[in-house]
Amino acid sequence: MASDQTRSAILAAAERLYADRGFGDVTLRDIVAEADVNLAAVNYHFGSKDELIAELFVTRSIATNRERLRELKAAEEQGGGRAPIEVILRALVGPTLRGCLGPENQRSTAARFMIRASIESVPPIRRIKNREIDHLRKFANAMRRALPERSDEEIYWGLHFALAMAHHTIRESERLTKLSDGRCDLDDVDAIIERVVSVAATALTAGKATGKAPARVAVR
Amino acid sequence: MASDQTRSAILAAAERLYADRGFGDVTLRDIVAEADVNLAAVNYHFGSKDELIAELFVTRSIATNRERLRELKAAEEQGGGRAPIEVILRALVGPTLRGCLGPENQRSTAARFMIRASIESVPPIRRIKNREIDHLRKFANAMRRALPERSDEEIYWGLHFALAMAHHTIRESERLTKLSDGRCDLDDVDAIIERVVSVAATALTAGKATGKAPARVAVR
DNA sequence: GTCTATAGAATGATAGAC
DNA sequence: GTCTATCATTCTATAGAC
Repeated sequence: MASDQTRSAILAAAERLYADRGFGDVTLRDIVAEADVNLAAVNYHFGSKDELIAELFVTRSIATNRERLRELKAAEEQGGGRAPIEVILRALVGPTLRGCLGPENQRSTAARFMIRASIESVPPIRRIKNREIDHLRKFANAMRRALPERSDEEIYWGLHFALAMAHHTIRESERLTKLSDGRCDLDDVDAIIERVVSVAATALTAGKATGKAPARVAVR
Repeated sequence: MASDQTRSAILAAAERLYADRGFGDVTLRDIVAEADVNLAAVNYHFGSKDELIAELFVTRSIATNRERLRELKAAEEQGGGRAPIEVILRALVGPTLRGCLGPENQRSTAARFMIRASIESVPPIRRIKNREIDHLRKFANAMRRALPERSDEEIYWGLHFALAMAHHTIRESERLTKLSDGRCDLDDVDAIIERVVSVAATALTAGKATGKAPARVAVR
């Protein structure tokens, strides 16, 4: 059907333009010109500009989340229902970081689109991210099984900080390169993943397992 | 002068509306209606919608950065040109977190505006953040003085991760509250600051001071 | 210098013909 | 399923009043 062709052409053109120029600077007219379809076709196939953006984002998100859960499940099965905390954290941040950073990926349209989505965070994308909580809860549960002596509060802060480092590295990779004058290698994705995993794991396991916040430093 | 009155009314109305409803949903017409001024007054005083947003953001940013530097300078003077790493990190993330989180601050217009700016990151705000590098470099230098045995690469990653945890906590405070079912207390700002400082300091000081990345965990 | 009234260009959305 | 024509709304720009 010509329908599918038009639909796909719109999706491909939109992803490319959004990746290159961001959501704010790309109009529906830019997209239909790039895809060589009629203006009204966008609203016919997607309903609105926001729903087009949402469709692009969910497609990529689902792929990442599927890979995350695949790695988590494999690790827990191998460990008889309990995986080391580092492996769980690696399953959490690895797929996201591999999907956005790296010398080849950086140039792929999909990767640049996801970086853009991470930076600009327009309403349709925020709405989808807000539905991610159930997905994250599975990782919190796995982390609880890995560190049964840790309080829930500590588990959630560890999960939160792991995501913080991963997403902020994606969002601010350019700034970090500039700030460090190239000393921080943003192309070595595996090293970045291990760095994030290592810091998050240390935060979760260091100190006494009292379930309380880390002791405050006396200096002031 | 009536000038200042109009200008101030626009700024106040804009900050309030942006804080409440975000940048995407508030039009210049909404702002001038709220401020009870003419539409063209916005362009007269600020040039464009983007410059109005930029002015609101720089005002708040300058205040935060000034406080950051004040704390950093005080700490280094007290330590004879060298401050403990925890105090430097506290000067880096403390003012930002105190300005956005906390039970009273959360309801202040300025705080809600800065949270909004952190979440939505529209072009005029991104442009200003990109000029922050020189400011951050001062903290990198102080960190180098505190940890002379650490490589530059480690210093920059530590700085980067500290900012990651602080900003992500501001951006995703609502999600963390939901995810943790209220177990993570987002109102206790001091505890959050110490938590971020503690994790970042541990990441910077743990392990051998070889200047290399932390050893990779063997499990896979 | 400060502000008002108004026009212009561009955008997302839609109704209705084919 | 596709397209033309058109709508309402948006930001921006300017001419001229005070």
